[in-house]
Amino acid sequence: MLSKRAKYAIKTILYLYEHQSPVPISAKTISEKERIPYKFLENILRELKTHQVVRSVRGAEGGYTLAKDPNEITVAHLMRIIDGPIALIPCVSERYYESCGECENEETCRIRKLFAELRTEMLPVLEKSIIQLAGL
Amino acid sequence: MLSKRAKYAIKTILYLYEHQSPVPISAKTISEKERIPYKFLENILRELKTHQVVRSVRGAEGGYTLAKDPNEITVAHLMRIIDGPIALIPCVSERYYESCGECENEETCRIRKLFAELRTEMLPVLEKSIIQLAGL
DNA sequence: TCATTACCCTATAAAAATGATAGGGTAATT
DNA sequence: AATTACCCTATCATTTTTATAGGGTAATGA
Repeated sequence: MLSKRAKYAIKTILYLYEHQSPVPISAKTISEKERIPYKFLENILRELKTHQVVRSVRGAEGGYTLAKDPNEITVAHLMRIIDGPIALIPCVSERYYESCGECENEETCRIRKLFAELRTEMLPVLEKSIIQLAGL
Repeated sequence: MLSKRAKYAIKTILYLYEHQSPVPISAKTISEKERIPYKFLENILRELKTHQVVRSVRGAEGGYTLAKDPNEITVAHLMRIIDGPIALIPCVSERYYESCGECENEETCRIRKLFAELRTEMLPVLEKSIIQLAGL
């Protein structure tokens, strides 16, 4: 399941993309418009900033803007930052690999093969950029 | 993420499929061979029995057998029984639909569209039967 | 400068989900 | 009748999820 955090992150980035302007957008505005608990959102925004998805400007009239070309911000990227692996079992994750510690031979594990295939099918869908998402 | 319960269920069904015989297989045997905590397995087997995936025979020499044609037992089926929806957000689930209670219009929600598409891509992979899984 | 607005950071906590464990009851076979 | 195995309910420890609280820091505009 997609966590609420990740969903909020996607909504936030979508909001920033669709309200681009020279003036940054405040967390308060996003919180109200997207109905995301303010303090929770702050936390998500910090994580997005750490991963250089957004940029922040302090002070009155401060707020957030996208930190990179929206073509380069994908849903998969956001999910990985917030929730971790896309794959449904850790032993087929590229970036968050962990052994499941159960099967004797990972190379021949059939459950692993199935979920590797699943991941392969999932990725192209989730690698849509925020622009593509906005266009749906 | 796939729960351990669901993974155990898949392993159990795979084991039953690959050790088919007139004699049923005991929970104890499955527990030992697949290294699944016995009482946890009992619980999973009960759920599988309720959903008529396995059949049980009581008494000494009792145990479990598949309750239906292995062609008809799919991984998706097992996941739905044990974990619930395949979809990553409940509002695009066919069998476990729930409103997310957030978006104003489900028909136009773009996050929903994306995850509906994701589900569409995931299903064919997960609808492989236990026979196909065994053949991987 | 000072009040305001907004970002930054740490800690805490309620609620739900996950992964079991315990203990005894019931049924069927040898 | 003893054994073996399935059936059922309750409990529980851990982790994850979803926040909330409270205060600190920085920058803008009047």
